[in-house]
Amino acid sequence: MAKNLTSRDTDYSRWYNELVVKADLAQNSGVRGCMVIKPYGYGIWERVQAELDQRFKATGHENAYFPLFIPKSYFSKEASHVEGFAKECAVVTHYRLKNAEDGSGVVVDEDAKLEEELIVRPTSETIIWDTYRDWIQSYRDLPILVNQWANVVRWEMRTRLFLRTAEFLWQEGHTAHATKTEAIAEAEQMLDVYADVVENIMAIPVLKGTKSPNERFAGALETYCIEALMQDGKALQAGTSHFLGQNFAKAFDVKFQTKEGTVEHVWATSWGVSTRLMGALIMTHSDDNGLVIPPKLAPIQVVIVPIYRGEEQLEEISVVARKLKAEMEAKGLRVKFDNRDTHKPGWKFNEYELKGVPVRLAIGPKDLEKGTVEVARRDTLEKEYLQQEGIATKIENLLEQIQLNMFQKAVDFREENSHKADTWDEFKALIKKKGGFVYAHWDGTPETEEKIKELTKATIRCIPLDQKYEDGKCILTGNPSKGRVVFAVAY
RNA sequence: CGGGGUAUAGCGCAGCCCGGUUAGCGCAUCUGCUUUGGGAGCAGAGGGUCGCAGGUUCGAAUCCUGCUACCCCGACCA
Repeated sequence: MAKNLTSRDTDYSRWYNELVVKADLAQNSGVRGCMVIKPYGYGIWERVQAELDQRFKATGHENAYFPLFIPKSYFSKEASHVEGFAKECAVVTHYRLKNAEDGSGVVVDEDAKLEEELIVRPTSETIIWDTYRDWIQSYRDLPILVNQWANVVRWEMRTRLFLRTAEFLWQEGHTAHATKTEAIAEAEQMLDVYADVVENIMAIPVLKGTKSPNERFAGALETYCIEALMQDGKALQAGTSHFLGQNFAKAFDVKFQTKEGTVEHVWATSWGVSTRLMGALIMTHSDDNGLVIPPKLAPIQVVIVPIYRGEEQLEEISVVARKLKAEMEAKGLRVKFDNRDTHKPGWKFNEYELKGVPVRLAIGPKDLEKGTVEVARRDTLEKEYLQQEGIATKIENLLEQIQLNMFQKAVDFREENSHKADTWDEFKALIKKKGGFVYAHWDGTPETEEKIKELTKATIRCIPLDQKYEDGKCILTGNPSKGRVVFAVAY
């Protein structure tokens, strides 16, 4: 059978994996660590893309595309950057195959060895900065505000659908500026763009903050991040924006002449979010019946299921269904009328619940008589009968309510699972028993952070941007601290 | 890369220990009839190089050797 999902209480991890597959979002492929994103899952990703892309454009960015392959030598130029990715790179060494002499199949032609190996991009800073050198001579060429939608490859040891795959889809913005101030403002602006989409479209509340040096992006001077809390008490990094200083400009010799005639290195940022957001979506909202998608994100916002006996009755119901569909579509709602005769209503109810469609309308013979329609909302699973008259406006309002309710529910969950710890014992107990975000004092040293990670698996998720000054003592060493940082066990 | 496991129909599994006709079961699929307000019922049907390569044997899914792939637990990580 296996028609029902494993419950979250039984095995959260298993629930997640089953949900991804059964809701038709993605599946494992024949390629190690790489997933197939199915049309329904890709449809949700496309909506995330559209919301982000629109905001990128609105803040003055343009899309471009850079190569998938990067010559190995490029990675030698920025030491700390290569150190961050060296252990997880796929390397292309040959360019030709041939038939094996013993007929056993296709083998690599050893004669076709590349002079210089190519790295499948784990991120594109190096190739982009090598290109920017050609684009930038004068202060008049700045700023450069470019984004690319692409796939990248990081050869992870252990993978999970959406959360960590060897190949994943993302966008990476790479900007070049004349001043440090401007670059920092850019990095902060893009963090706000991410927070806007994640909170207001995906209904996932996030903490904005900066990373501790240990968790900082390889090659960055400052890493800004948004951190979300999942239902199982673990944190998920939902997006990052980096202030890169002049590191890449220096490594790739990107200079410009200022108005005053001096020559200076440019200032850089990079920022990205990935298909990992799909994982955040699932683990923030979904329940034991399946996915729950916030209305602003849902590819299908309203599904209409007819309940009928015989073709004649289906025809009568279809007339009403099409009319209601047209009324809702006129208001810009995304509506599907599922008149397939191959599945029964009960089957469809379960199907759309599993797929997280926010609102379901059912129309049957009783509704024809009374001029009503059964309205079921996915977030609360509540059902009620409403008059068909003026349904479009009612549903439009309901969708807004669902959007707000889902966000509020997630905020409440996060608040319930955010705690302060003032002693080491308290800290250990919180991390171990409840998980969630733990606000605690830290002496600011990488060594202490490392030690805490060893002892509890918890890491500093971020130093909140709205951190309040508060004298305290480091949870582990007792050394002085002037504010609390956020700890959690992370995905 | 260390530890553990698995590989048999589209999916999930049994059979293997103790070799023996035609390799089974559930779900899914197809056909027919009855059904349709929460994953329908009955009857029938199709679907397999038992991961790959060797070996032992009269005979191998089953025993032996080698290989490959995948999964889980660690270390690593958006």
